[in-house]
Amino acid sequence: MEKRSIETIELEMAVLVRRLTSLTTYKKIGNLDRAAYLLLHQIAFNNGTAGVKMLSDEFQLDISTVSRQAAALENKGYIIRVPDPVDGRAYTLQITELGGEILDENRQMRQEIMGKLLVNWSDEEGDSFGELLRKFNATFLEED
Amino acid sequence: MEKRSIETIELEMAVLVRRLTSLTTYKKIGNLDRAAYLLLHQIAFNNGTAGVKMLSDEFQLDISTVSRQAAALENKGYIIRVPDPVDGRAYTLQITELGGEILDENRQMRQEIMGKLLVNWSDEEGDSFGELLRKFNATFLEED
DNA sequence: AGTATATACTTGTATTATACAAGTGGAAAG
DNA sequence: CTTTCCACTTGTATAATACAAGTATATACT
Repeated sequence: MEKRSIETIELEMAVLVRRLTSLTTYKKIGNLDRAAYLLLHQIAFNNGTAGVKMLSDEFQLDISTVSRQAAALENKGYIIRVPDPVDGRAYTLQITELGGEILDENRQMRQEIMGKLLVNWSDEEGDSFGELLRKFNATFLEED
Repeated sequence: MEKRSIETIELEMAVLVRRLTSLTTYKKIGNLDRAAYLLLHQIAFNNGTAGVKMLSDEFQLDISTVSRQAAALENKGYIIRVPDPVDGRAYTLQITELGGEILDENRQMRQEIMGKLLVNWSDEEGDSFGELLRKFNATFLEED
């Protein structure tokens, strides 16, 4: 990789976080803020097999942070905590029907926003950008 | 742009913010946290022509937020506030020599981190990713 | 000219997402 | 059967943010 590319990526990443943060953090989209959205997505993705510990590992967040976020989701009725039958300390988090609806609704809203931003992009650019983002995110995981 | 690309980008963006936030927000790199780094960069970039208002517009942050961040930078001696000669309410923010050194030092550290993450990427991927990020960030600005 | 409104900035206060530390109760290992 | 480890919760502190109120200057409108 050329130095120039690294310079560009480094700077644009810093800018991007700023933009995305102001887009999604202090203005929650629908019923879910960014953290709750991601957590709910991941709980749905893992489909009842993930507990607080596993999710905090996946997101590289402190377990206490995820514990609180999960409690918030449970309060709203979007997930339930199911005691692990073999390990009395652990729970698995399962998305409820309501949680699934909320997640879909939110995902759709976010996709609409993204779609509007990308309205003038070509198919090739969009495809390429998506794949590179996916690869970049995957790269983080390898590092830890 | 195809629906599938939008779906991918939407999800990967959410994940990316999580990753970058945990990388840069609660663990400041060197002497500067992410907000301070970006602000200092932008002050250097605008080279003594930007005030708090202009910067808060550029970052889509509340003016009070930028005011505090600028005050923090000033306290550390990284910038100085120069009264605008024609408008008694306004200041322009100028980077000091020390500020410039700190910025360079920080930028280099960040580039090293980014370089390590991207170590296995090809020149083409890196180039393409950088350009797409730049384009994406530019897209945000058009929208406002 | 004088008053009303708008603007650039600062400061006060509240919220939110996070980390770290301490506590609880169960699991695993010696 | 005791010690250590682990999953999770709860207490507390911090940082970045927004919103609201305040100050001083600038601009616009009689």
